[in-house]
Amino acid sequence: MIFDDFLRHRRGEQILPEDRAALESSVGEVRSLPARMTLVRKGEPVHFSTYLVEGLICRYMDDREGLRQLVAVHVPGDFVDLHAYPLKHLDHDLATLTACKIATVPHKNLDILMSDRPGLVKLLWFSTLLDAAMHREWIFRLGRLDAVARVGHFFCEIEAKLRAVGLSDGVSFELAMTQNDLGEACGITSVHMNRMLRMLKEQGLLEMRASRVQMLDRPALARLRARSESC
Amino acid sequence: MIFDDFLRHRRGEQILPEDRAALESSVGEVRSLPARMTLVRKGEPVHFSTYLVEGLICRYMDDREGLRQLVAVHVPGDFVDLHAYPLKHLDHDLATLTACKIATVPHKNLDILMSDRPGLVKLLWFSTLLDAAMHREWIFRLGRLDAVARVGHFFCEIEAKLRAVGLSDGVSFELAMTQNDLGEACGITSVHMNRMLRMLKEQGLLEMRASRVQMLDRPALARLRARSESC
DNA sequence: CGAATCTTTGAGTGGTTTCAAGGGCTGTGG
DNA sequence: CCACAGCCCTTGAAACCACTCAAAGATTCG
Repeated sequence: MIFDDFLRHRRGEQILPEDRAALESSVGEVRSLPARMTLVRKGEPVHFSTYLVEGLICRYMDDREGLRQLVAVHVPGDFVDLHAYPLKHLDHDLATLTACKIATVPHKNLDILMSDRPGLVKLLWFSTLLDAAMHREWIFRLGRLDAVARVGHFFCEIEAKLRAVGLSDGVSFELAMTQNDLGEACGITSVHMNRMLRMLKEQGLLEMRASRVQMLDRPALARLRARSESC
Repeated sequence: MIFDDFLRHRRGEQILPEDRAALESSVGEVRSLPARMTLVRKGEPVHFSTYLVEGLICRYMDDREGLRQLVAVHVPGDFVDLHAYPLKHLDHDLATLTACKIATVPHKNLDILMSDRPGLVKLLWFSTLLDAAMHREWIFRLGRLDAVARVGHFFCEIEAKLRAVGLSDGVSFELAMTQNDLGEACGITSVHMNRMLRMLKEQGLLEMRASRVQMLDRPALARLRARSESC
């Protein structure tokens, strides 16, 4: 089923079978998308929300020179732009990083869910709050960590998300992001990202070769968080 | 009434009188708090949410050396930690910046609202999505802007929030934050914040003296956003 | 096999931090 | 009323981290 992975990382929040069935039946269409395709542009009115089944999707904002800052990376099982439902439009852009399979859910179907299944509403709300919590981690990362630590922190986060839906064994996983993408997520240039990856490899913490990431020393990666800019 | 300023910055979302009355009646207690007091610590179970009536409240995370990164600054009219309601606990700390007047709303009262007033649920959800949108602005600010631009961007944002609830006339407003606080919000040191404020003053864009901010050239402040690190 | 994209590396520059010290303001107690 | 403590603001000098610019090597894809 399409929504099998939805909120799978939050076992505390069990989804009732009826609610899940309601979700399934609210799907408009299932589509395959190519890599690096813009789904929604900032400010456009949106009439459906996107659930990610396969692949990677990112949300980003850019300055007037067109330089991107990623604000989120989504993995399968994420309801990507549920935000657009109450807000009616997005304050940022949405694009695929890799080839993706998505399910679109028309907002009018969500309206029906809202009135019919109050329990599900809380779950959907909950799901957007997890996104917000993730945003806060990104703020912390960009505001308080130096480049190496940002990279370590980012990989820890993405690995945890992938593991929750069975796409990581805890050590090694696929991540089809370029060093430029990673830089746009961590607020550093692709050149510097390259140097940070080399540093992590030399220290035996993490290795990335051709879309395959190996977390060789997870505890050490997490510890980078303590070594902030100011120390 | 306590909730007069709730969502006042979003005229599109009118609150029904009955809904507002229901909100008012769900208030547990109204309290005055001193400046620089921690309200909720990360991870603690929370059984009520806080609505800010007067003063400034910040949310922050810190690294192991105790260095703070603010992730949000709240002004009167903000439902500060509605997040804690579906999530049951917070992933960050909550503290007053100035002396505050708050209204606490027990979660059991929110449970009643949830079942009785479905329209209100969407409004509360909406309110947390505005916070998330603000988080994204912060990510952008920290990831893509240099120090001057971050400061300009921050003041533009806080001014807009204050203006929405009548606490700014569009040019001048009270903001009882120290240069250290501002630095913790913008991801720079207090020393550098001092230099940036001097620079803004010398260029006639903004002046801050003893908690009073004067935005002398708002368009120019907003334009700083275009001059990213890479240019 | 060639073109495009991504990765890698070096050298030089610049923005921010750190360290350090002095000045100003406010509140408190003698 | 003055002295003092504490906190915040201010400024300078030096070190360092990350950026820019540039060019060459590797990989992917048509």
